[in-house]
Amino acid sequence: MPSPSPAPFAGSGNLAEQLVRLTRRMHRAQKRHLEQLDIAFTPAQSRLLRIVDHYHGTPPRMADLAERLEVVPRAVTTLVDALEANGSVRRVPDPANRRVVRIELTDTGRRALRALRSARRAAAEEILAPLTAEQREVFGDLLSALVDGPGGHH
Amino acid sequence: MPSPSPAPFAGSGNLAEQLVRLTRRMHRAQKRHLEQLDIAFTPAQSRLLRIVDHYHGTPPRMADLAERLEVVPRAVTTLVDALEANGSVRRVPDPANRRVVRIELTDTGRRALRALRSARRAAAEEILAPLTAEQREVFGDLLSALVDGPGGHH
DNA sequence: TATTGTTATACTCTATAACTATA
DNA sequence: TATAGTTATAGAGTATAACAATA
Repeated sequence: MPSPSPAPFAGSGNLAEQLVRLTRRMHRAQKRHLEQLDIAFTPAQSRLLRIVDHYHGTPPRMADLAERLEVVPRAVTTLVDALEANGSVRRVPDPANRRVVRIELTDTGRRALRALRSARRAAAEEILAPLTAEQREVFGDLLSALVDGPGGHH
Repeated sequence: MPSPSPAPFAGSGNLAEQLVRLTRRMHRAQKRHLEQLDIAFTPAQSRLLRIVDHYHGTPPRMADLAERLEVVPRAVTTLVDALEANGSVRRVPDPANRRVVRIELTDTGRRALRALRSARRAAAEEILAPLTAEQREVFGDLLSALVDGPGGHH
């Protein structure tokens, strides 16, 4: 057993705490930058919009979005309602299966995505400020390994 | 410029997304482990309890807890209400300044903390499973640098 | 009968604003 | 007047359960 384990607060005892704090700061920073651009999307709406944008092939179904967001289908309805109300996306019935609804980006949505991206980048820059370029790269790689790792695909 | 930067999704464009997903997974894992121990604390209640436990000197005031949690004072009232209702914590008026309320841990609260710690550790173990021991250490160090860095003390 | 998305409902977390009781 | 905590209210995010339409 080589583990010295010195600090009482060290190790993973903190993981949840640190993740919560970082996530909240990131959201606050994004909100601040979005306000400067005079647009208002909530973090969950931003995530959904981005997923729609990066989706390959035919536009995603509600169920696809639920899976990508890692939320229950009901949660997607609320988000799409709001995004459809402000004109960022469009619900398109699938002729091949009349139960499914596909979510398409509108031109308005595409414009919003550009603003969202710039706010996201500015916020990330703030959050990552304490790290050097090499540290950021390492951090990003580890984060990706965690997110895409076991448990990442349900 | 040696950076190949191949993937369109690489870099920090993802930071918020990854943090949100990791945080949610961590919370779900903690909830699962807590249920096995037949106790139910919400993530925010757990955080508060832990802060009270690790507080140095006299027990923290509500305002101290708000600062540590990085939330507005109003949010602390709700959390302390719930923790006081289940007997984990006690509101103690400060005789030196009758406006301030200090929050003390009860024996029940100390028992709960032990269960919370074990659930937290088990959850962290799950989340960090994709990483080697060395990677976990690096990740923890970078996370700490970010959380304790600029902006970390308001 | 199984699947897709919805309506109805509820809970957690947190914010802003106004108020109370101190100091 | 300034400070500490509260009551009142609201909105974001998400869950469970029951249901309608369709397959």
